[in-house]
Amino acid sequence: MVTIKELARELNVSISTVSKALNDNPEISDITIARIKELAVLRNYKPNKAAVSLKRNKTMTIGVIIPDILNHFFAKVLHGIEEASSKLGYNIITCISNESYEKEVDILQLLADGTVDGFILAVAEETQVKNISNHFKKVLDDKIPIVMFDRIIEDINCDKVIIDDFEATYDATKTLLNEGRKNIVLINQIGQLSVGKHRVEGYKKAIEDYSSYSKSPNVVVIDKNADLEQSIISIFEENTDLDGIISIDNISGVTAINVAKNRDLAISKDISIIGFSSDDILAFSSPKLSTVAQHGETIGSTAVKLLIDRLENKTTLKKVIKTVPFLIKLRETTK
Amino acid sequence: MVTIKELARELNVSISTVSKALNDNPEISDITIARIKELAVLRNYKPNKAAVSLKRNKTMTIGVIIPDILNHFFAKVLHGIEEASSKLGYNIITCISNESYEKEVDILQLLADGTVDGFILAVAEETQVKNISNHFKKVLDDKIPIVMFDRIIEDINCDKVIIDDFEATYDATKTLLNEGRKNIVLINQIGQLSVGKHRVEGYKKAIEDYSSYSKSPNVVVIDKNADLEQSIISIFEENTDLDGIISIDNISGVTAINVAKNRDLAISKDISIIGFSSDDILAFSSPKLSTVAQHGETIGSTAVKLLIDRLENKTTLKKVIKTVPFLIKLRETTK
DNA sequence: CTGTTAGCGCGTTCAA
DNA sequence: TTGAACGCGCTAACAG
Repeated sequence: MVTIKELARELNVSISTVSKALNDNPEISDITIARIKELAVLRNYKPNKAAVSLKRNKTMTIGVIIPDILNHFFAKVLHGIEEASSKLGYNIITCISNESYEKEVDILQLLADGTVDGFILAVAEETQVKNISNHFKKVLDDKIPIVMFDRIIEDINCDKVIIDDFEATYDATKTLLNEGRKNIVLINQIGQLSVGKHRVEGYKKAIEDYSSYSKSPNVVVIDKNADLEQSIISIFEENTDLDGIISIDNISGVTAINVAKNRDLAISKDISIIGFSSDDILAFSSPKLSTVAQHGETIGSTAVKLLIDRLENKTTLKKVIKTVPFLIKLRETTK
Repeated sequence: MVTIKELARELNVSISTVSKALNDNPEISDITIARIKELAVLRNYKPNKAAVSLKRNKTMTIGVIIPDILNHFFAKVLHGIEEASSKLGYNIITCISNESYEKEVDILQLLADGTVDGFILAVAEETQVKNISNHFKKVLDDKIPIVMFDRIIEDINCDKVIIDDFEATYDATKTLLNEGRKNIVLINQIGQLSVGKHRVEGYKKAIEDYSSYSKSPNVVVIDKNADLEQSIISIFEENTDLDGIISIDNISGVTAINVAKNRDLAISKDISIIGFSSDDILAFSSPKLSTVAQHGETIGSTAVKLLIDRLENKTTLKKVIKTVPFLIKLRETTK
């Protein structure tokens, strides 16, 4: 790696002249700027990042903590984060908490020493279940900003990006009610997570608000490790007049469609199913599942903009909660 | 962030004493070491990474370039890379080339200035199609090591991690031949990639080697943007006695199973299908597709070990090509 | 317009 | 056993 010093020596000018020239400082004459830049290109000079970081006390790097990269939704968000931050001149350091509280703490510790300027993260499941948040507070106390997305902790005072889960599920349920469905079950495989709770609330509220629906809300919680297909079959068996399903996780909606088909139910005529699945999974259901689109990439890029505004002091206001617009996609359900 | 200097002032010792104490330098008495370390813990002292990098000329950071994070295989490899490197004390900077040659060049340029100590990457599709490799050579000339995985360029002199695609497909084809299949088609949606070519070769060789098979190899190339399901239907229509399919990409095997089912063919009795799909996609085929397991995580962790060995001069030998063991999983195909 | 100097935080001689 | 001084590569205040 060629340094400023070598360029200076080779041109018989001082180190600072080179530095200024490369930064287009008006103090330096056009002619010397040209000479210096020419040589810099020739020698393929690149400013040393570590030195610049040390000097500026800024790393131009964002720490990203993803609970589970094998979850396609998170992969999409990561994609959005990567794209937006590279466009804005920032690098990202990606870490995976594997849904573990301990790993999350380790990562935060490790990166909060000047490795990154700020964090974008979704809270690990274990952390949400145990409801711990001190590690985040400690980081924020050190003036390192955090943007949380999707899985957030409400009483942490930082920027957040979410879709309005309550409203999304409210609207989805309303859609089924307006179709005249009489027995709508919500399938919940992610009850412990904040998003799961909001979605359940939205479902309940929609049913409460709809006076001509005669049943109580029916939330079926399926354990994460249970056999999903079997569990869903049980739901059909226990609810013989089932005609509507809201699936609030990534995959149970698709499974529900398959189960319904195997029971010779006509999707859309006999039963309506709406899920929160992402595109990759939708490819495997036919007819296509109706879904609440979650715009993973948009969530990611929104988080990046929020964080960089904070880092560059464009926002000194109070903390922001951005809700990314969602969309309920009703699929063609001809069979 | 508290610095060495502040610790020194607070204890009325010199900066270098603190530095030595924190690094357990035997020059310093046990008692002062204890005093200094105690305060360091109290003040939550963390050595500044930028300063250390500048001093040591090492960043303890690996640059990872993934062509497409939404591809589950790459997500798994990334998972393996992240896990292994964090265990070994390295951070990873993750970038996504989006299969673009230009983006790949940009990333390499950007990170090869001392931001990272080395690279782990899979070559972008565009780069493989156009068969360009100068950008990699330039990086290697700067003494920055690269480990390529899965999508490799043969004539680049660096460490590589691959599964033996030739042998994997050879064995898969052999499996179908040994079942007595008489008309085996290979479906190829990734013909331009190095892995695709190797897989096709393995298929051809297996058929050549099997004297009692009467047909020529039958490779059907499907365009990336074509309607996969329609294309596969055409294959069935054009090959009425089709009884074996090798799918060498991630998804066409599952689609093939669905098509076969829709045509009332009994999987395993009438037709055998083997694919290269990853777990997440397999969840959506029933009966389960037989697959060649690709061990994404193992590929990732192997790449990390190779790179770090190189970085820490544990390997000064010639370049290594590691083949990660593969496994052909034959699924229960009762219907 | 250009050069000298100092300092970011750290590790490492060399002297005391 | 400790400390002063230097330099990693860079920027910036100040002098010339």
